[in-house]
Amino acid sequence: MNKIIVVCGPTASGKTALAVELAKRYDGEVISADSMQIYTDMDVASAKATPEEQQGIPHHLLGFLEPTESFSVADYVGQCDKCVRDIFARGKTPIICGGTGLYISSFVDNLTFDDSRQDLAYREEMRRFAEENGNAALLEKLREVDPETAATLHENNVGRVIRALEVYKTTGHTISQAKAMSRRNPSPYEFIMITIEFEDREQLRERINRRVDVMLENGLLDEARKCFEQPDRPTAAQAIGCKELYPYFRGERTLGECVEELKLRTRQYAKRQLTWFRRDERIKHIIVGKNDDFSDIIEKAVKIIESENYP
RNA sequence: GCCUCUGUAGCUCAGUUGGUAGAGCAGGGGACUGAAAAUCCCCGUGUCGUUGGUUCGAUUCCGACCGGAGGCA
Repeated sequence: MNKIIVVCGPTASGKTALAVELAKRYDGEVISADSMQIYTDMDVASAKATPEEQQGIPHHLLGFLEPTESFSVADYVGQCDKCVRDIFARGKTPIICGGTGLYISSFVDNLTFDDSRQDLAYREEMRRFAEENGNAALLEKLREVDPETAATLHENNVGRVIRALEVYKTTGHTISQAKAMSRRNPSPYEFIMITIEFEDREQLRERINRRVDVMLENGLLDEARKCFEQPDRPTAAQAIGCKELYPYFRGERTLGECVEELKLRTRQYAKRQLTWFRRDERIKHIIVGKNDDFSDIIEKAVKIIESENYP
C-alpha cells in the first residue's frame, strides 16, 4: 500500500506534535515540508522539531542545507520523493508534515519540472527594466511572448512576471506550456491529507503569540543575531523570526516593537497558509474546538485516516 | 480658576469655503509551478464626543457640557 499521510496547516497549529503521534501509531517517519527548516541554522525561528519532540521518530529534510545555499520547489520535490521511496523501501509510512503549501501541492500533484534554470543576471536586467520603464511595460514584454500567462498576472507582481520571462528566455517555451507539461504524470502515490484549523481564529492568534514568547526564551535573539551578522542567505533571509529583529540590532527600534512586528508577520503568514490549504478539496479539515486538547485532535485525525480505509 | 489646542473607521490621522466623509496601518477574502516564512490582487457606513441653537439642511458655524493635551496663575 502506497499511502502517504500529509499533515499541513498554519504555523503554530500543532502539526509537529500531530505528525509524531501519527508516526508512532502507523509506523511512520516524518518528512518535513518546510522551506525554512531545511537550513542548518534557524532551529528556533523555524520551529524545527527538537530531539525531544521527535521522540525517536526519524525526521527527514530538516537542517541539511547551508543558509548560503538557495533552494527551490523543484529541489524539494526531488528530495521528498527520494525520502518517500526510502521509507516505503523500509516498509514504513511516510508522513509529510509542514506549512509550505507550494512544496506540498507540488509533490502531491507530482509536478515534473523542466530544464528551465535561474538566470540571475537576466532577472536583474528585467528588474532594472521595470524600474526604468514601469511595471506595465514589463508585463507588456511578457504579453508579447506569453499572452496567456500575462493575462493572469498583475503588473505589480514583478517577481512572477520576471519568472515567466525567464522561463521563456532559458527554454524557448512559455511558462503556460511548462505548466501543462508539468502535470502529465499523476502521482504514483495515494495521499491522506489533513489540515489543522481552529474554530475561532483568536485561538491561533494566541498560540502564535505564546510560541513567539517561548522562542524568545529559547534563544531566538542570539540565533537571529547570528543571521544578522551573516547576510549571505539568498532564501533563508526571508525567514520570519530573524528579519523582524534586525531593526533592533541596528538600534532603530526597541526589542518590544520588533517582537510585536514578529507576531504580526507570523499571524499574516498563517492567514496566507489557511487560504492555501482551504482551496485544495482533497485536504480534510480537523477543526480544533476551544476546549479540545491534544487527545481530541489525535482522535479527529485518526477518524479521518480510518475513513480513508487506512491502514 | 482662566486661556489655547483637541475629540472623525479597531489604531494614527486627512477632510468637508454647510449638501451625512477618506488615506495609511490593523483586520477579512483571494491568487499562487524553480527565492513561497516570499510576492501580488480585492474589500473602508463610521451615533464625524454629547447636547442645544442658527439653517431648507450641521460632522462642518455658534453656545453649553463631557473627555484629552498644553499654557498662565
